[in-house]
Amino acid sequence: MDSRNEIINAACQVFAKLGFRGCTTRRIADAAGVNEVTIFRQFGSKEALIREAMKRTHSVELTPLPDVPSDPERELTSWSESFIQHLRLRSSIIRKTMGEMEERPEMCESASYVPRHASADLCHYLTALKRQGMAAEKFDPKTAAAMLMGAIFADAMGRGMMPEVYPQPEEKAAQMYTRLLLKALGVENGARRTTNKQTKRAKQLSA
Amino acid sequence: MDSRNEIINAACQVFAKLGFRGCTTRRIADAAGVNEVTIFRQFGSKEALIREAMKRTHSVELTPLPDVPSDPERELTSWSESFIQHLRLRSSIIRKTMGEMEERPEMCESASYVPRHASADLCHYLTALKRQGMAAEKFDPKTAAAMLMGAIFADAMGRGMMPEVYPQPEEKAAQMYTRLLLKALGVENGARRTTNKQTKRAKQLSA
DNA sequence: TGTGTAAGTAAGTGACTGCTTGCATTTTCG
DNA sequence: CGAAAATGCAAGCAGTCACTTACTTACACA
Repeated sequence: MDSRNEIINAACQVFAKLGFRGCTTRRIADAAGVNEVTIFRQFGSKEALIREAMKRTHSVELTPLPDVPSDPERELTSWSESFIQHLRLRSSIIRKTMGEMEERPEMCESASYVPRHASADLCHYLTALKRQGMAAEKFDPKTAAAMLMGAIFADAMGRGMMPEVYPQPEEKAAQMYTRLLLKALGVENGARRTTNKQTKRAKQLSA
Repeated sequence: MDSRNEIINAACQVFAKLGFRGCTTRRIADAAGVNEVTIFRQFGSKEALIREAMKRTHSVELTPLPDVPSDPERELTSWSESFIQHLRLRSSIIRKTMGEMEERPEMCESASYVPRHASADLCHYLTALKRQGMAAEKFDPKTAAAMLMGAIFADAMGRGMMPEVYPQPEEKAAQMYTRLLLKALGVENGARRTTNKQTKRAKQLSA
């Protein structure tokens, strides 16, 4: 059963480089150090193999956001960082999968698992922020979530192609997007300015 | 010379559906209502045809932003709307092109023409906003530009796959992202609150 | 020692790929 | 009209694709 794993890993690598049409069973077999027939004996068809390989790469758990926000900047920044890291590690596969959306919608189904849940988690957190009075500005949680996730997604997908378009340094990007979003929501920087009106009101409400 | 145009248009359509590997010369010929040999007589090779087709689809001029901002919300919103519309019309082709980045970097070169210039224009505009004192908050123009463009890009690419993740209605999305960004920058909504401190200072500085 | 299972090897299937050739037909234009 | 250019048509080329078949080898366990 070791060859099965080797094959799946190889399939992921070759798919990330060449997409569905490009990852031929011969190339996968070579990359796995395995005979081509073994692939068909183990998985039946190329499609079944790729389906299994995609299931594996896309089933990941994200850093959770707390149900009750306490330090929004810290909590959101670390969430953003784990999200951008997740996307960067898989940027090749994600680009390929998105490119083959129309042709192979089932594959997209599994690929959209992570962003769907990330969006729901983030929306939930932002709504809690609002409810607790920690945000001075009115805002639509879904729009705010889409904005942060969109910025992170575009950075992870596009920086390799156009590095001059994205903020420097790369490792701080998630933090910078997060801070900008918090400003838009009117969320104070917890650590520093604690004498502010909104923050006082927030503390009253959350207490 | 009419067939040349038909072929290029057909190539764009087939490429948008199936990517480089999937858009065979036979399929393109069928879509163009033309004999396959005509393609080779006109363009020499499939690669040359696709190169020409990509050149055509990606050479577009964007709605310009004024050099001197006067009504940021109006100006930025209409820019965002034209940008998101541009991306939506080409979302299939863009997804395919991005998926084939590693394999065909020259194609990405031409595809990145529009976003590169959009980013430069937007940065320039945001810097002018700042210089004129129209923004109450400190911010990095490149981060802000990447955030707005990223949100718009992700919306244009992903809404078809996960509509529930993005704000409703679709036609207002660009406006909503733009407003959220302006809040982050501390840019007042010109039409309404004009009695505010920052706005007064902004007017003094810009005068 | 014998048996079952997973793997390798070699060959081949029909369908499709980009691209070419030779020749007949249509269109264009002086 | 008549020559030249552009197109269509039919066939074929060598290569690749996913997948199959028939047979051999290697190892596990009883």
